[in-house]
Amino acid sequence: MPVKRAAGAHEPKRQRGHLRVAAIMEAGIAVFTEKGYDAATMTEIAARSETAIGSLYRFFPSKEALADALLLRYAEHVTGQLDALAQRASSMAQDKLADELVDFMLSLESQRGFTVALLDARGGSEVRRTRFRQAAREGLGRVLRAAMPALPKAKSETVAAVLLHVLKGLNAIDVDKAAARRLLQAEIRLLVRVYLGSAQQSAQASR
Amino acid sequence: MPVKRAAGAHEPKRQRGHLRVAAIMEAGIAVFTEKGYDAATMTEIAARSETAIGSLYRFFPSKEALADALLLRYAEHVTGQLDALAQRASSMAQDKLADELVDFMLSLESQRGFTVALLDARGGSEVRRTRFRQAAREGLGRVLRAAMPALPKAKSETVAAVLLHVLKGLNAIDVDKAAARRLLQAEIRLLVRVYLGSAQQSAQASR
Amino acid sequence: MPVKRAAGAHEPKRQRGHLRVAAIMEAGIAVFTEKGYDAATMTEIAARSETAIGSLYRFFPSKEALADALLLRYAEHVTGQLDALAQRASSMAQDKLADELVDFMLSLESQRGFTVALLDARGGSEVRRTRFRQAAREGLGRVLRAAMPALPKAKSETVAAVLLHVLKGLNAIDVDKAAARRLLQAEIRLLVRVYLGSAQQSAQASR
Amino acid sequence: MPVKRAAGAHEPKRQRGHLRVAAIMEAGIAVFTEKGYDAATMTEIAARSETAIGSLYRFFPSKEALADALLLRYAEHVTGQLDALAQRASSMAQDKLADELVDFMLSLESQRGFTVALLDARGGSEVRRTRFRQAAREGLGRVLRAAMPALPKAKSETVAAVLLHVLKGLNAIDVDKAAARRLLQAEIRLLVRVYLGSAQQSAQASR
DNA sequence: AATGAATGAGCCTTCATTCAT
DNA sequence: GATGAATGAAGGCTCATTCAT
Repeated sequence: MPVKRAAGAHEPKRQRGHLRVAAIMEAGIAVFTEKGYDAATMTEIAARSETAIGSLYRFFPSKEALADALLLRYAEHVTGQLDALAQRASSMAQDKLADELVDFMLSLESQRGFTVALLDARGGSEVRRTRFRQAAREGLGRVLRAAMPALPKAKSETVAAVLLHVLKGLNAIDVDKAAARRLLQAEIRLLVRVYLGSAQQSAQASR
Repeated sequence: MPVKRAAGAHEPKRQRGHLRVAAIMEAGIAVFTEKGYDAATMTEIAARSETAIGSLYRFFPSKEALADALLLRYAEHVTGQLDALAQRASSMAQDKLADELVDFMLSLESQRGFTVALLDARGGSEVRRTRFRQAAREGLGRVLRAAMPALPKAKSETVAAVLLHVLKGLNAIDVDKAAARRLLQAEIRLLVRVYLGSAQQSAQASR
Repeated sequence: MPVKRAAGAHEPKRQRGHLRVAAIMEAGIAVFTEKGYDAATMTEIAARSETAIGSLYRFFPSKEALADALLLRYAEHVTGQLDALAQRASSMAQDKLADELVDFMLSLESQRGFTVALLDARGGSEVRRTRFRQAAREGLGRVLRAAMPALPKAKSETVAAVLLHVLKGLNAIDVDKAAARRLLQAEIRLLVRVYLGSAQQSAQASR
Repeated sequence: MPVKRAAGAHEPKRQRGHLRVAAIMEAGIAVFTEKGYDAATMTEIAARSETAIGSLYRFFPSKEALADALLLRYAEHVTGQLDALAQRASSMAQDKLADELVDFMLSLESQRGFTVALLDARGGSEVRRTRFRQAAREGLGRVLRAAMPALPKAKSETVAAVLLHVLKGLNAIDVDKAAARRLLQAEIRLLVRVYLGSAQQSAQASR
């Protein structure tokens, strides 16, 4: 296709740009996770992604902009996953849903520390964090309402916020030994089931 | 009274010193909470406590020493409160215990963000954070074992870690409106009750 | 010429970098000499070389690194000169050798005070100073052994250390008037001749 | 004696003052020697002499004043010793004189580093150092003229300056092993003899 | 558009000196 | 006079960001 060809003249550049951006974001996640937002340096992120510091700043005009972009992409990933889960949730046994939520959270384990680095840490825009949490809570709220149609919207938002916090414990709670970590995760899995059960009950009762 | 006089001769100094230290610690909590450990500056802490930077360093020889002192004091407070609670816990209805735990955590509200700033954040000694968490978990574990003698020690440790995380949600979860905050806290109160009930059951079952 | 052009593309940078480094080193020598290692400030060295403080640190990552580099360069210069002298020393009358040593030392006059600032002073790495002295002594030892093959190695090392000290007097001894300085230098020249003669004699005697 | 008694009312204070000053000076020598002028801190000197910092400043109004006082006392000691030597020098064999000079210098060994710390180091008043050197040179000059009446005054000053420098090598030259140090000192002893001999000759020749 | 050298504000910390008690 | 807490200027060093090439 001529169109393709014609575009091709610039496509490689864009392609390269995309690769560059991807490399930067990957490096950004790694460095922010390892060092935390403040201790991370733009120089190191540039070096790890084999990008000139000037180029890094062309794509992300500030450290904060990079963090924002990272968080946005993460939010989109989380939202997407939760929405997919929401579609299946209506026809799902409650304990199954609990397990899926736990497993989904565990699948984000690689992001462990990243969340803390960019969300819980002070410094940097309050906006950034608020927006992210909002997205996650809303996504989780949609899952809950799909699974429990009886749940009023207001209640679902509160439950989502609490549930999200509980789930974050899966990756955020520090334990020294691997065995302890497994116990902990099992315990949280249990708690999520119990909590969902309790929420369901109260939803039906308030009907 | 000569005694009073004699004491008075040096009391002012000590008095002033104590006030100074108190002012610094208060300012430290405020600034660490607002900015996080890394972004907090000793200069600002000095300014807020109306202390010359040199004086600040006389009392706390490094930024880390200040954070440590803050955390230590906080840990002692928490441990003390939990131990007091443990003594009353054995003769307490379970829902009452849940409420007391929630109320205790809410009483720490003034420390909101502080925990995150100094504990969850990167930066500063890993040791500091680990030690604090250990203390809090152990204190909570003692409360649990007092309330549920049937709970095996290992299980109590896991439950304590999870329960602590849940309770932290009371202060840590960000909500925009006061009404939402009240709902949230009520929800967590409920969850704590449910969780304690579930733990109790499993403890008796495993007997 | 394309070659020239191609080279020109990067040459300016390198060129500038070299000039920058040279300016910094010159300023470093000046400031260290005037103030001594401890009292010298990186800020002043930066200012004198018209370098931004950040740039100074790009080239020399610490005050000590700068001092080390300065000393290393000086050591190489001294060693090189002494080795050149060693080659000519075997076919040289003894008084001629004495004169050459004295003249060589006087040629370092511009370094007056520098030696003291970085070598004799406290502060900064012990290693740095030790290494430099070792190099100078060994270089002078090689000159001596070339000139007096009968001199045992051990003896030559001792003589080198003493001779070096004597020669340092040429630049290190403070005198108020220019005339006094000339007298002093003539006196040391005499002493060096006498000392070399004495060393020669003892070398031949111990044969 | 009533006079003594009357004075006694204040004497203890003065006595205490003297002790205090002596303790401070001792501590000052120790700390300057160990750390060098710049790195030495008034606080440490106060602590080592068990003096309140405020009291230290009452006796010595600045760090430099303390260094000056130390140097002055040292200069007086050196001058006194040299003058005593001068009195015996006229009836002394030349080699004996050389030995006495060397031994005297070695007796100052405990001051090793002190000299460097306060004299050779840059920083602090140029005046201080100049004055000290002048005193030492003049003292040594008197010894020389006593021993060699034929030596013209101008010549004696030059020789004194050079000889002083040579003698300083006894304590100032850094060597790694004790054996090397002994060899070095023997070598310098030899050199001093040779030099004195040479000076004597030239003095008699120029008669 | 890419590059990376250059910039300089700002951080943590030290220490000579002062002065209220 | 004695004391030592208080002061704040200044030092070494880092790093986000810019801009000439």
